[in-house]
Amino acid sequence: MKDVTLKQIATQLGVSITTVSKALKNYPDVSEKTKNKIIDLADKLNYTPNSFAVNLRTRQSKTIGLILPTVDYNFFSKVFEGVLAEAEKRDYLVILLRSNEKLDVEKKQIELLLNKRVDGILMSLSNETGEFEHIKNIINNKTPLVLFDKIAKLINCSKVVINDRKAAYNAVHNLIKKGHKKIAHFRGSLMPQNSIDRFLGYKKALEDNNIMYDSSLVYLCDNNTDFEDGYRNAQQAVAEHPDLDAIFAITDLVAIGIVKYLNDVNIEIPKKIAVFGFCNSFMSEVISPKLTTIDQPGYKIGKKAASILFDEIELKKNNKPISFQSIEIETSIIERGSA
Amino acid sequence: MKDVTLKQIATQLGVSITTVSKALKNYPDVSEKTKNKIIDLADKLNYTPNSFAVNLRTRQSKTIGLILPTVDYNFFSKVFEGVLAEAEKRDYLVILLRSNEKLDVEKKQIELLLNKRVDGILMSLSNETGEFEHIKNIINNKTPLVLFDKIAKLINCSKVVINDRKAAYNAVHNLIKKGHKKIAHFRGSLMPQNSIDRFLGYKKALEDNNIMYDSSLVYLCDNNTDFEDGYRNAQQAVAEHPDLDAIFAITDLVAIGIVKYLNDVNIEIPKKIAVFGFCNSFMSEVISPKLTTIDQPGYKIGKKAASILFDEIELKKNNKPISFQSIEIETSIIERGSA
DNA sequence: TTGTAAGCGTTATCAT
DNA sequence: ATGATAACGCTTACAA
Repeated sequence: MKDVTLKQIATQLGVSITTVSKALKNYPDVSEKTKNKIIDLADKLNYTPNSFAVNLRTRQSKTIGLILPTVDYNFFSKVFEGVLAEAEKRDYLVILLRSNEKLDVEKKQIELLLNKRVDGILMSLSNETGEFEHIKNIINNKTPLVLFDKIAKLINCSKVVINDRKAAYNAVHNLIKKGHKKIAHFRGSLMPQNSIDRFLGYKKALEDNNIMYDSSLVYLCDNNTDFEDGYRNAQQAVAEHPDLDAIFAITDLVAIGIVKYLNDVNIEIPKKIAVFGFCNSFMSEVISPKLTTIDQPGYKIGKKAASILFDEIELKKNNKPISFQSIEIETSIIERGSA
Repeated sequence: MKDVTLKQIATQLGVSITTVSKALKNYPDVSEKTKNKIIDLADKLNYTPNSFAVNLRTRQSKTIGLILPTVDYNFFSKVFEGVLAEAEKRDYLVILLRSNEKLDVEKKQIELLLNKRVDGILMSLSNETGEFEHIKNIINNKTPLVLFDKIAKLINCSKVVINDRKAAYNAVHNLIKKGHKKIAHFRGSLMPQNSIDRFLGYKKALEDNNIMYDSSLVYLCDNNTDFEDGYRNAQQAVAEHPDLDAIFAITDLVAIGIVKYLNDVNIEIPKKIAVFGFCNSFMSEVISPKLTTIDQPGYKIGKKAASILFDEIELKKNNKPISFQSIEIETSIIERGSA
């Protein structure tokens, strides 16, 4: 009653395994009659190809790996949904792993995925990732790789990102246009390119508007506890800069921590201090005041990254050359109550 | 430079494939000398077993499937983390799928997973799932299955749940103790057992405290848009029942929608209306007032479910009989500002 | 149109 | 201690 094989169908029907295989895969060189006979029996026996054997034979697993730094918050969930949407179209399965922002976890997971011989890997780097040997392993292994969101420019592969610098620039510019002058930036960890770029965008917007950059207005959020980082730093920033009138946060979660603190001590948002987030996560609609933020379209990013990956997998399969793409997904400002 | 096989190592060293295989797997019947020789070369060539071949031979994929109804919110992310924790211990990989609360998606995904020949399946039912043929397929297939959170009692397999009825009872009892008398329940979809159980817990708590059950105080949230469901129903409930003094919500997200609405129309929480959530998601700490809720330990649930699944996989492998377990994970009341 | 046979890379049984 | 050989279930070039 279990594990029907081509062989069983073949012997039961008195034909060869080859014929069964061909019939089931709709090869042209099988007569209608035998083909139907075979298909009928296969249906009846509930035949499904043994994917292990198919994998071995075709050297494909029809599976990709997705390594996310974290899976809790809105953005990466959306990315995952986007990836899934593309994967489903192609009957691909997705193995999901989370590095927890740790370099050594990331290394181990790449190894696991490579040993599993997934057809391709999609990943966003951990905050700790400052060396790239393990990533180059993927490339040496000839496994297609697409990096997204937290990438490293040094790695030679396709990438899907937003223009973090421009988005941050726009956010801060928007703040300045509204009359804010003393604008703090709660930045992310030092490694990831997007954290750096957002910082640079902040700085550039100040410069372009003749506001002197003041490094004491930059606070670091790198405990992977975004919400608390925001809360704690807001406390400190308010104490250190009584005339602070706006904060541009690296991410919504940090911004929400800020909002929480300001609410707790009854500092009016945005009247006294404006708060600008980054991500447009679900939660930004839920808090009071609602968060003004940058929309970072996770679903789109995941979808695009996956689509590129599948294209590369296809090219590789056909021994065609692959030329890497670097895609920039558009972001936009979502104006709500907090700024 | 790629895809080193046992054969290559064997010919290069002038030994048989068998010996290489044995040496690499630390069989006792290989001399130290040859063993070392083989291990050294394997290391040097960076040999990794071809998992496709291993799968085919051992009939194991070292992979499990996890089907979640949705992946956005806190609870299921936590479940996933718990599953991952157990999987890592055993060098298992996890294929993650989300049914999106749709029965037909769920069916298709089970098929995919079964065709992929995963070693086991972990799942939480979609809200639409009221028939179980597709689930029974898993069992007929002899693939170990553990259901968690949204389960169906009719399915004969191991289960990991919380006592939804008791938890809901405690929540409502807590509300009554605090003097609330007109308590609405914003319930979930009709299918899932946990939705039913929470409703029953609510009803029972009323009865035990001599409060007449009033079906007009029960509102349905089944649009899979929990937050908006909460908001909209709160609006309606307040309009229909001016003397409403508490709401027990099926889930935090619904509760947050309620809080949002009450804040918007300046109804004091919990003074005028108390709000009780369910889940203890991250967000319940973020809103104002903070949410009083039931802690539903997702990480623990995922971990336990996975651990049972791996045990069953092991038993099956050794042809030992499996006896199904039904585990109840403890919940607790988290008192915060909203009730 | 159908079938034979080789091969994918392992593991496991049985000889030597 | 080592190796020959079959088997896992499929795909595919080649023959008939």
